[in-house]
Amino acid sequence: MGRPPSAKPTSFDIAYLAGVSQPTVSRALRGSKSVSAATRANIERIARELNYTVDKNASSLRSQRTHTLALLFFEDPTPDESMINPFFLSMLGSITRECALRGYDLLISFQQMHNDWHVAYQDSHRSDGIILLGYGDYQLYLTKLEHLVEMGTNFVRWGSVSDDGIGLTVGSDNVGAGEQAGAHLVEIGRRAIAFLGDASDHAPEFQDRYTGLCRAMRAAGISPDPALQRDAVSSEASGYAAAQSLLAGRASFDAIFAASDLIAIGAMRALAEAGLKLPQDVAIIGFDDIPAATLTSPTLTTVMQDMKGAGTLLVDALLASIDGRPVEQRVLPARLIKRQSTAV
Amino acid sequence: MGRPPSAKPTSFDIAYLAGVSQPTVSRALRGSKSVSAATRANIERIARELNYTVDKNASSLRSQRTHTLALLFFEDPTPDESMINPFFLSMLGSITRECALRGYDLLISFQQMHNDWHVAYQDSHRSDGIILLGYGDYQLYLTKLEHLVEMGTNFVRWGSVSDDGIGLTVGSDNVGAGEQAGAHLVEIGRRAIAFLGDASDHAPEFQDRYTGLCRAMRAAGISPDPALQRDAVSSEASGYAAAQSLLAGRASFDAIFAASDLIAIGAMRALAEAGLKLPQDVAIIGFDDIPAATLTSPTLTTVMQDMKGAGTLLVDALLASIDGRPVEQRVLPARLIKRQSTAV
DNA sequence: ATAATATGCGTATACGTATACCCTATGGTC
DNA sequence: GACCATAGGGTATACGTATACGCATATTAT
Repeated sequence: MGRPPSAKPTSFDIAYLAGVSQPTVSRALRGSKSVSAATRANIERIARELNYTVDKNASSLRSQRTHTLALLFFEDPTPDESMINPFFLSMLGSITRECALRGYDLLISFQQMHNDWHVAYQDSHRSDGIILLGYGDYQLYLTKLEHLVEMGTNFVRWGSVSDDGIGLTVGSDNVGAGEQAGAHLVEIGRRAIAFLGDASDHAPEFQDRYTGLCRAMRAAGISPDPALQRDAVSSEASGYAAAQSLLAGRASFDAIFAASDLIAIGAMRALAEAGLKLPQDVAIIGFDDIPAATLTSPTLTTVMQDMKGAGTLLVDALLASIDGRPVEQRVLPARLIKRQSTAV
Repeated sequence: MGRPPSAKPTSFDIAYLAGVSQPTVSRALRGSKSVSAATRANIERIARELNYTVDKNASSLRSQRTHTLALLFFEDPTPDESMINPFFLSMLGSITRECALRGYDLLISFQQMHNDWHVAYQDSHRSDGIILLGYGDYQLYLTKLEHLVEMGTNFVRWGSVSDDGIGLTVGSDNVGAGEQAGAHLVEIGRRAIAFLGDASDHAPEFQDRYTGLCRAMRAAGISPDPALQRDAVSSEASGYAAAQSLLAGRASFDAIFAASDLIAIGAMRALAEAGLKLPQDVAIIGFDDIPAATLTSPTLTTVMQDMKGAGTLLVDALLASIDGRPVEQRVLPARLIKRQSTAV
């Protein structure tokens, strides 16, 4: 049981000083109940004095648990590679916070993963599980998700809940949010409501928002006009183009519900350039409540998602899945933030 | 040399199939030149067929190199914990990209670290080095930096280059950028130029920008008026307050140079509420070129920093330091982006 | 031809921790 | 007082890789 203290302290050094064996040190520090209170206290004291920290690699190697999660972004490739959807960024904060709270480290990557990103983080024992974020081309990565399931990888993703049943999903109540937006527009007297955002199953979340809008319109006795829907991905440029296309169309409209704030902001620019007055001529609602939504003129009415709750729920669900605990799909409520763009 | 293939393949499995010893597999996959081309090719083929990946923990434990960097944020605590300075976020993209390119993983944390964050990532062998980002209270963490140096921890930080000589710093040419901004304001005929941003040594970057502004003014024969400087931290609220204080002061001004875009945006709101016309009554320049700078009205003239270069340089410098290669402090050029807020 | 190198690879072992298993002393049970 | 359970902690070993060393065989120098 010899061996004097050396450079970076190990559990052996502590054991030596405490007059016990190395395994006892390990047990004491990990809270095993087969160590007496006195011994534990002594070991903890020495550990503190030596500034001892458990070697993450050795610990992970032995226990096969890394206490690390990986966060992967799937985004449409943007011209500027360093651009990240502001919406996801605000989620980042709550995820890191939640991980820290649970004693987990967080690995992060924005890379457009090649074919075997699934291998990269789980098989090589870098992380215990994966969080997937992204608006990216949805169909394209479904097969990869299936692969993940097949390999027994633990993962959760943010998106449209219960869309395909692959793995675990956490998301906002997009349909409900769409209904709120639609109801508000109807309430302020709008009847020809356009929707900007992909309504196909390539973007389930956008589709859900459109579904909610339509539901609200029908509840008010309005029948949604398909001619007033335009595809758009979540970017200002795409919103600008979609709004121009709408303006060029024959169908008139007095309101727009955009599937994201970036789309809305692009659309507002197109409308302003066309000489339309907001919100008098066209009321507009966005989605996400990004910081810029308060800077536009008029300020943008939008749907705020519960970012803090999202981070918590994602990490929560993933850890449950890792620990083999049962876990239910959960949907987060969203809230309509009324600003000038719908104030008439 | 026995042992048949098992569940998750290890280097032993490959060795068994290739008819060589485990160390040879390790050597082959790591590119050692003491393995024949034929043997190497065979081993690589088998590894591919088995979907083999090196176990990160075992590898790190043995080699004492994690091939992982840690990114830590120091921010002023904000009411909303999940808010992150948009400026740093745009750097995040280029850092992750650079890490991936070099084969490094990236650990991330936004936590207001307690007293011993320095220990947390290096001593426990989670990462080979640390990248520090933040506008936070500068003096407050100087002692911690010294501690890092003392412990032999590898780290780089973003900030004002050559301010204190502690560790390695990468940053923009803040003085030069301040000069550009000042020169531009002088060029459009402004002479009473106010500065919003802490000019003390609590915020060396802001101080540098102020220094540059003063230098440009003096070059034009204008003597900077200390009464036109107001402290502000990088937030909209702080900028708003600073501008109000300025308006309440007796000294008149026809231009503002704000130390960050968030400050500028807050100031613009205060000016607009005071009934001033931008840029006719007051021209304004920000710093950072955050996305919102194009959304304000008028759109905001600002200084764009080289984010991509920043990420590359930070990672570059850190890796050099880790590898014991010599590394020089480097400064990145910044560029003035002229928009409506200075268009007269 | 013989000694000196180099090439290619096997043997042994270390990295630091966590856990299965075993042993000893104590206390309680009848 | 023999018997068994329990607490407390030691012994041995595994996790999967990387590297120091040694030992053949092949190559070159002399």
